[in-house]
Amino acid sequence: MSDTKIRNMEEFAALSGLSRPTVSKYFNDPDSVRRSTRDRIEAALERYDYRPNIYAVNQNRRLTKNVGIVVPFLADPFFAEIARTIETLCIEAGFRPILLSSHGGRDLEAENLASLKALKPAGVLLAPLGRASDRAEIEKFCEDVPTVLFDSNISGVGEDFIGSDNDQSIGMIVDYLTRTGEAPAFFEMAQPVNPNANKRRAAYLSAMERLGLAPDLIQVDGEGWSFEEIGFNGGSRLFSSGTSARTTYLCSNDRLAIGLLSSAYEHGLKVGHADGCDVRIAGHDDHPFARFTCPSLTTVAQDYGAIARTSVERLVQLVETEDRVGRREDTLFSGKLIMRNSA
Amino acid sequence: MSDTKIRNMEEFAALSGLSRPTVSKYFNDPDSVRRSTRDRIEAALERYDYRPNIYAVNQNRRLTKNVGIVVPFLADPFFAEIARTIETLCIEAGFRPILLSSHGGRDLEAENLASLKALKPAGVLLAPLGRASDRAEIEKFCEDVPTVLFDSNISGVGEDFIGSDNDQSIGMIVDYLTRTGEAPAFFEMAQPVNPNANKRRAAYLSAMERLGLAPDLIQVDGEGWSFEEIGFNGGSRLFSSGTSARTTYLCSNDRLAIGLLSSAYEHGLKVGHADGCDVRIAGHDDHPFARFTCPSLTTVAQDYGAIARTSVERLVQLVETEDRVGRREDTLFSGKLIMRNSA
DNA sequence: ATCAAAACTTAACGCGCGTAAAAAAATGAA
DNA sequence: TTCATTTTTTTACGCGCGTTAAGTTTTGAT
Repeated sequence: MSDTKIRNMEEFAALSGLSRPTVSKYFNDPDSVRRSTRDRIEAALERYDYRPNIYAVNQNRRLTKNVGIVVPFLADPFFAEIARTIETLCIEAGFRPILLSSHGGRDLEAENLASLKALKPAGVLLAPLGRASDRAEIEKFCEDVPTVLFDSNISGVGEDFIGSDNDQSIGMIVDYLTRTGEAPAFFEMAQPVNPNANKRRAAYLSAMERLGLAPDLIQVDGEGWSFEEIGFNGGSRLFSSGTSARTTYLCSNDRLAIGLLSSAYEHGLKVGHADGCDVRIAGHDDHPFARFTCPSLTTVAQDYGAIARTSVERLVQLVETEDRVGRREDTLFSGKLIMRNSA
Repeated sequence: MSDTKIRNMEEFAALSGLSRPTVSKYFNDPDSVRRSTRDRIEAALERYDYRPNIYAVNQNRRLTKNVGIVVPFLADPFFAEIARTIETLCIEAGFRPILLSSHGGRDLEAENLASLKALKPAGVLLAPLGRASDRAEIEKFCEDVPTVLFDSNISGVGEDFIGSDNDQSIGMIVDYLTRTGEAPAFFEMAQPVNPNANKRRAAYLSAMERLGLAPDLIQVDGEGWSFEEIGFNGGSRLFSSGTSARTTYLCSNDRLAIGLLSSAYEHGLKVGHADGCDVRIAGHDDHPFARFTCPSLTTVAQDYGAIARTSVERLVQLVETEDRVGRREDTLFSGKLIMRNSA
């Protein structure tokens, strides 16, 4: 590697013994030049480290190779994991992912979209905040930028939605819990931030109705994204009031379940499906750490991989065909029951 | 908000009734124009939604307002949390943070640095992979871009390093454990990915020596960043062999401890400092979920806030003074003992 | 009203690259 | 070797903005 500093494509082209337009052509599509030419350029690339100035490159392009990925809360391992998968898939598809987290805040979500727009991305994968989102703002954004929503749906917004089939997954785990013991109470936040929570509550209610059982909603207070803490506090109030006759809790998500487990532990309740246990606790999502709770958490696995893959596929399709008239389509993946020890 | 589409600064300037250079001046520093001028521009900004084309803006600048943040593994809640804090601080300092994760991979770390360089960032905050890092690559990068290392040190690389004082924190928790029960064995990965792990082992050894106790290293197998799983598997081997006379485990980090806790639970061992408990388990880091393990995890809290704040401060200082001759300085923050129920 | 300082306008160049058109060169099949 | 085809070169413009220099207007203290 020579340490000659190269200022621009002109210089690099000269060092490769080619003209600038040819080199420019190469960078836009390496296969668009003759094999021998390509080899010469790539040989030069090994000797001198040169990259086209992205700012100059993107200045004229109507669209770039950037793809925005916006998640509501990156410190949530669920989103960290799915973002990681999506990032990798985007790179494989030849795009440059730009990962942004809204950190649970409405303003930051809007700001993220605004700064993304300034980057002229080819498309955006957006997991919106949900209830806290500025719907009008997002709607306007989606008019300008091809956007695929994932995880959390906002009806009518974006080109497509990819997520989990909460009806199926909640129905399934309610069935499982009911067949193996007492019917579950549904443990959730009173004012959930995420539309999935509402879907799951509805799914719980209809599952219970289908089974001819009386639903039992436990709605705990709490704001924000500290779900473990909210679950813990809710559990504490629940368990210390003493007189709860319930034995089975289905939590709206794993993080609440982790908090509830922790609270049960502190109250000396033995959690599990085995004989001699006091309560059963189940979650939803198959959070990365759900395997390692005490006891390990029975839950429903969302199909991270399929959601990520399909979201990226849809977006790539959208970008490549530039066809934005297609009807909006919801794709929902089924969850898988993960039977562990907590229920 | 009018919906006239504005193509460039020329148009926007015309609509504001000003000349382009004045408007340009405003965007570089709103205070550099007369108050009345500023008001006119800001009034126009409210009516027409215009942002200078970032690509054109950055094309000529030698440096941009971008700041890179590179973490080794974003799906680790520790890094997610610290990245979140740093991001916010960067925005407050007037920079545009660009968050990248190396996803545990050497090649991706190098690629992240390379694409950052192409963005001509004002500076970079880098938490390197550690053992897996390509030292030469990082060194070269740091020559070109002002870089502050955090969390994980590579001696001599970067302008500064900000992290935790492992000697202090490990010394403290060894003291605590020794005073309240049996001296701890040190539970770690045989080939840790992170240089902190080596520092912590050394700190453990010297603490034990200081106390006149025989050290006891438990080094479990495992590759990669699935620490919970590695801790779990290591624990399983440990506990099922049956004959361990140890009662106290100090884990190299909380994620290993979470795995070990889980394994202890499955082996029917009661964990805690109370009477009747079989083993004590302590961690290090105060992982966001350490409060919610069963039992809650006794650990050492790293000063996330101070590390994030100081890292950003240093970088801003570096960027603003453009003074890159200063001697490299290590800043280490003390940990705080968090006494919970596991030890 | 006067006048120097401050702020603005006008005009123009440059940044690094995409891209288009016309001319020149290389290629490969007959 | 010939000639049509493909590829490359040459030349030149444009993108949106930073920036500079010279000229003009505004400002606010006197």
